[in-house]
Amino acid sequence: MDGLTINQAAETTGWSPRMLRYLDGSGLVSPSRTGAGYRIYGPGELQRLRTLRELLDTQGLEISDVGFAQRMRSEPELQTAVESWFDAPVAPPEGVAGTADWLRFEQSKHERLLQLAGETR
Amino acid sequence: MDGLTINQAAETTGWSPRMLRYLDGSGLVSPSRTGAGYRIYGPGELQRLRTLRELLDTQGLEISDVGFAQRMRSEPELQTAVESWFDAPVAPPEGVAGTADWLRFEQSKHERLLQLAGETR
DNA sequence: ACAACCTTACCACGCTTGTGTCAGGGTTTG
DNA sequence: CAAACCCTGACACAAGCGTGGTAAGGTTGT
Repeated sequence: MDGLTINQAAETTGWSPRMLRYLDGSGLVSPSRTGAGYRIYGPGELQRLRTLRELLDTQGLEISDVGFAQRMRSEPELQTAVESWFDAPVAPPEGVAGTADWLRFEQSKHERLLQLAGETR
Repeated sequence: MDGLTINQAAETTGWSPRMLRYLDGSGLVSPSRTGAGYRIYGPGELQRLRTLRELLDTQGLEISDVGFAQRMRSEPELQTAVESWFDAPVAPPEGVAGTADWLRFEQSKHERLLQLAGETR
């Protein structure tokens, strides 16, 4: 049973035990458990905890930001939905006549995209 | 001067004028301005506003999430910093002897990465 | 010139996030 | 077996977000 217990992990990473449980609950750093449910932090988790602190500080992020980034990587439909929003064209594409037509075009395109994303859930 | 004024844009998009100013301030949908400072919403902004509502609802996002996604696309060093955190290996790579050595290895690697990211700012 | 708009700057309020602490109860170890 | 740990769940509280409102003042159109 190599690995640190939660108070030991708190000691060496600088996080409080409370925050280690919070980070576990939010899915960012989830250590393995013993049969009795005790959290066991291995080298990988300890490293992620230390670098998480640096990531937040140097980039000015919130924990929830990293949680959202994790959602983006684990849910491809979320990623495509977000990217399709940013990549929506500002000028109408070829073959669409007036502004009103273009708006309808964009509207239906996004509805298709969003429906597609929703189906896989 | 084609484009809608803020109350007209609010009418057709379903956002309140208050929220349109908030979204402008948070950088998500920033319309152009007249000489006197009035916001003018063109077709592109109107489309982004309508699809933003759908994006938030269907994906269960917060406005700040989309703001963070925007930061990720506009700051490559932020993106690499976040990705390098997620991609940190859980097992030591070849050529590194024990756990202690590996921790030092990872530590210095991330310090290099973060410093690299900071330099470009 | 007057009504009907627009601007920024505030105050307020409910909800969420991040964080501490404490209680009640199970586990491990000297 | 008793001390020292661990667990979950709850209460608390500051700070921030999303949202509405309102006040003081500039712009526009008829």
